[in-house]
Amino acid sequence: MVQYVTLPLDLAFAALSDATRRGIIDQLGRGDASITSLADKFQMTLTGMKKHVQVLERAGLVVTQKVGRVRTCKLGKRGLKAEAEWIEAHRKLFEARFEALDEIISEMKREGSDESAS
Amino acid sequence: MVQYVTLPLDLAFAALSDATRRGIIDQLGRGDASITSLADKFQMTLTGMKKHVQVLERAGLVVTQKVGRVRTCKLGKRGLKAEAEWIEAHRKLFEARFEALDEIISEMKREGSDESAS
DNA sequence: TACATACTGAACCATATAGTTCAGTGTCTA
DNA sequence: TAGACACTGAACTATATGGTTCAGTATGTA
Repeated sequence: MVQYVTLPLDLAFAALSDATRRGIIDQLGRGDASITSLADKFQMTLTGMKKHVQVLERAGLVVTQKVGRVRTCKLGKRGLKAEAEWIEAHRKLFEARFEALDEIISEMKREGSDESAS
Repeated sequence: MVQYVTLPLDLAFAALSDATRRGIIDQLGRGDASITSLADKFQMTLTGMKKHVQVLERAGLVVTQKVGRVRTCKLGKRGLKAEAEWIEAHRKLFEARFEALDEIISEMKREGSDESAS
């Protein structure tokens, strides 16, 4: 039995799993932006954009600050360090597995045998 | 207007957003495994585990092969390259933003001003 | 003061996730 | 051949996501 409970990674990866949100990060990398300007750029209602920003904020990837009537969004200081580390560590696992040559053999065997992928 | 449509990244990040699934990848890094053995290790029904494996499979992170009555799961050849690249590229964006010193200033200003994070 | 702007919140919708149970089907093995 | 084993699929539950509309509230501006 193994127990995995890594909430911060959950939130960050979930935030990154949406193309619009990845686009928002992209955009904020080119400069801070208001909710309205983001909503325009991604052709979405204000409310819809606000939700995306909230998801990014919960994940710590974006921070926002309201001045007057404008809420400005910027990239969070948290960054993507933890995610990069997880990915890099596991990328090694993947590669290690493929250096085992039985992999290549079973790969060849798999061509034209069964496969009943639901 | 910006259009982002990156399905493979969507699927992979979504697959990685669940701690159990990250655990499965972890586990498969230590050796191939059947659905049953994974279900045991993560204290979950067979059906539940099958669903997780399907999510990983759709994302290309895991491949499975049924031999006799046993379906064996292993890490997919696809790996985490695309995800690593996205993360690394954007990590730079985050860091670049923080080298701008107005960042530090506004960071200081933010302490004890508004904040109405819904 | 009146109007426009920028956001906020509630409510709703369709679909997906994460999990379950239960009832199979197909494959070993004694 | 009879059981047991490993998976599969359908159905159901509760909750989350990604989006909308509509009705506010607060702020800036003419």
